[in-house]
Amino acid sequence: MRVLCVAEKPSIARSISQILSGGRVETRPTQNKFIKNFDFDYAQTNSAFTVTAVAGHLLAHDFPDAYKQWSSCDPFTLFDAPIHAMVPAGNKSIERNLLNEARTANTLMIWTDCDREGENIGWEIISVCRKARPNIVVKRARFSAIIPQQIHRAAQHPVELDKAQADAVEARILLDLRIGAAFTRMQTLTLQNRLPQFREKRDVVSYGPCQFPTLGFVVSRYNQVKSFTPEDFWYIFLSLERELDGEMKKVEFTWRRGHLFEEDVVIEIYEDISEFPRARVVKVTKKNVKKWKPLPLTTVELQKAGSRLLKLTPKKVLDIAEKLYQQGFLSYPRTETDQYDPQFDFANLIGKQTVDPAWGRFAQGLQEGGFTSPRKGKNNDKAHPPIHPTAHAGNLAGDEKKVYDFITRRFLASCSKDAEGSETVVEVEYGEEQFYATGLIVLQRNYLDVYPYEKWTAKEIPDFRENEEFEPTTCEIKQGQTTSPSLLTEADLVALMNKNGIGTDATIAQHIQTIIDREYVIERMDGTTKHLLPSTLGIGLVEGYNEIGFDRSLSKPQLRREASSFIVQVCQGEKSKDQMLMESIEQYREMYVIARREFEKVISSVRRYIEGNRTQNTTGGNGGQGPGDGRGGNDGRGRGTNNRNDNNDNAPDNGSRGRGRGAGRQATAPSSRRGRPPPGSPPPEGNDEDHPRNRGGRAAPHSRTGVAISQPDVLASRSSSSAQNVLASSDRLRKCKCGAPASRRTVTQTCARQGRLFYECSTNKCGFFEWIEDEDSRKNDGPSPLVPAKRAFGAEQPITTSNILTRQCRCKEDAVQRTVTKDGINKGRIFWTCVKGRDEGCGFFEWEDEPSKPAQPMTIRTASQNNASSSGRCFKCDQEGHWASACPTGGMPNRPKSHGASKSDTPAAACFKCGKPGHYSNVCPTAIPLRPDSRAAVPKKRGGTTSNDECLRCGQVGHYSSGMDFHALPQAS
DNA sequence: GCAAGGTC
Repeated sequence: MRVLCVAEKPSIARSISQILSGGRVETRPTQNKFIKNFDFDYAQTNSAFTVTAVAGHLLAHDFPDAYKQWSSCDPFTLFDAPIHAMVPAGNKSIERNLLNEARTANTLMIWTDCDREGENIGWEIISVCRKARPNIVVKRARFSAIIPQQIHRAAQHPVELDKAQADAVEARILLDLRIGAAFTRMQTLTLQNRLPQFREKRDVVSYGPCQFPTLGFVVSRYNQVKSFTPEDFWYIFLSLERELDGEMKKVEFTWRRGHLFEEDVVIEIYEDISEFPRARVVKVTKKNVKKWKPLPLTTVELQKAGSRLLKLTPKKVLDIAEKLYQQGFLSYPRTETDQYDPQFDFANLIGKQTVDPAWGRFAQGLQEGGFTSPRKGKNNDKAHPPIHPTAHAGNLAGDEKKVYDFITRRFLASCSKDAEGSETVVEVEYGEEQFYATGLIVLQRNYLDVYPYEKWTAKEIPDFRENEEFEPTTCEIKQGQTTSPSLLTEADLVALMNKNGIGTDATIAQHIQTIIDREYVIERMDGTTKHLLPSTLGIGLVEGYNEIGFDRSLSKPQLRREASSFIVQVCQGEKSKDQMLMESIEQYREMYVIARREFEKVISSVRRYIEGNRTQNTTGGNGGQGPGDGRGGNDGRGRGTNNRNDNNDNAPDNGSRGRGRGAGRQATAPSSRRGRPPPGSPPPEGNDEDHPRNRGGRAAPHSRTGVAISQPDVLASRSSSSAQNVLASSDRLRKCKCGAPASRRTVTQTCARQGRLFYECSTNKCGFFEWIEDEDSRKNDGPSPLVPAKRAFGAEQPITTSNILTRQCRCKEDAVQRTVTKDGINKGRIFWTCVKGRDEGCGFFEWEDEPSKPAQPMTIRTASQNNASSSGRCFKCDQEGHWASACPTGGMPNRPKSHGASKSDTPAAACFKCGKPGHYSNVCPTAIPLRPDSRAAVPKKRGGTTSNDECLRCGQVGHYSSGMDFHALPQAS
């Protein structure tokens, strides 16, 4: 019997021939220079084997000539035009070889990769071979690594090809072609027709169902960076010098509250604890801790690690892994699987690594009892195992060695044990405030010995006894500032695309390259890190389509996710290929009609960005200086500059940066508040009696001058927002109802108002509140330092607040954005909801990637109605009319708040703050109230700060607007 | 001149 085996690629044909023949193989050339035929007898099945290959897909799909010319038809007709499948010219030699070999074969055995595309390529091979021998018997060899055990098993136990998977891929091919061609031609031709820049350059302005969501991610992050406003915060820092092993060691204690955004509150707390001379050790805990070994390696993790640890681009890493796979050193490198099969042969593979000079001894250790089964991830593509070394490679160099080393070390690490350590936590009470310090001793490094990409640093801490008291060496207020998110890196984008199902392991890197090639996105080096930012064309397109307002946005991942889920349905036989195609084409056809009808919006958006750029360039825009030149102004509260190079500890002249609240007070910056300057600090200057260092003891409890402000050890924002740290002179005169200068603050919550500035009473007495509208729009004026020029059209284009779309809920408030975190088809999808939360709000709910609905009157909901929303959709079943908690399919019980709750959905689970069951952490009676209640936590003896004020966001009394928890929806973050 | 997915 003669068996013709056809692999997906020449390298696999060679490898399986070597394995099955035991090296006794004859090689014949074909007309294709890459493809060889390998002949040998396979005694195990008493057959004559010929092994050959194709090179990926054998067939190409295209429209007939009447539709190929762009001017020959309306692009709309491409939704219905015939599509031919043919062997393209470049593959004719491969086709001829298959026809020749099939004529004399009894059996055709398909050896393509075991995934959907492999099944489809298999059918392409069958369709060609049957032309030469219609009744040839067809079998499918199933394998997931090029190792003898698997290859022999596949050859001796072939299965049937999965037609449903091949059909699903066929549907995807046809759909992508129709959508891509129709939208690309329409938008390219229209833009060329209407805008001279496109007529001159004649570049294709392509649309693709993966390209546009990828671009959407870049634009979205860019807008987040652009609209970010840094916010100052303050915290109390405590330290103690104590002897450890004969040396003085500085123990730094962290404030349990973390940091607070209300400076006044921190000062009051600081002054309160100033009344106490000593701190007390409340508890000393020692426990064994583990640092978990890494999960088995997937393609996406490999690409991310390659970018972050090895400094190789995702595409480069994948190219190298592919080459090493073809050489037999690695398993298949394109896999989503992060769990091993229970029968996986670890011993054999570990044994192959014992010869390596770098990690051979570690591998031996695994053989001699150190082996522990790898952790089990949550993903399994059922086609391939996690990426692992299949042979030892001793002669690699350069980037290939870097990639091979990483994969092998990762594999050995995953077969080792978690690292083990002993952690000490010293909890301290100082006044009514709590602090803690931690120490760590690493007991067993285990996997860390072979995995240098992770660190676990020991931190020694001197002995402390419970109930002992000590006088802190330092107690001071330090200041920091929230930092902007970064623009996307390639690794970030890979992760986002993977999470949202855009592209495959093999194509994600290519899609990124495409939007760069199309000049929708520009790469920019920031030091050694490469960031991606949208071009003016990229932003113009995305925002233009957003203005059209589709049911499902073209630049969001939802559409592609749906397509993927349709493909899975076809694979599982739940839907036929034709049915899936019909439904999907109809959906896109409707979108096309809307896009064509309203394309004027895209044109004006693109024109606005591109020509706005040019205008700025020719009218002498300041070339990206940004609005932040006025650094060093005064905010009216005497805080002084915001220069983070200042450092009190090192600055002998402390007078330039103090708070200066008291009239004529010189600012102070001692590190100790009780006349106990830290070693090396300069002698006190001046004669200020209120200076705490000069009062020979403690600071006056109610004085606001004896406060040390250390400049931040938290880095500043990279964005151009320093202008908002500077007050215009008129701002200094703004007074609240009680006559005091008003404080200027910034909304920091992630909501539609994020970044907006407002005034409020600086003493929190009169409840004064006012938005700073003019300032808000002013800060967005002027050219941006971030928007790059596209195609030399000009310099940069400002982003205005009008570009950041917001929606209003039925209370006529700006709605807030949330993201679905629950697993399911909507995971990761963004929605708008009422700022007041589910229980108190109007029930407003809209998906971000769907158009805003006409305003509906707000209805007052009773408590019994609180689980339903007329416009919202349930997260669980996606039906309207009820929330997930009341879902008839099995909703979750209500939770008081979403944040900080334990993972369990029932209050029977332990609170994570106090460890007791019966309540969630956000209502924990024992835990220290964190930010939402920070003002209320201040002793009320001074009467200024209780939580009797109205919340800025919902108008209710009893909590502050800063408490996101009061407004959050369950299951979202 | 168009897509996404294979591979060379």
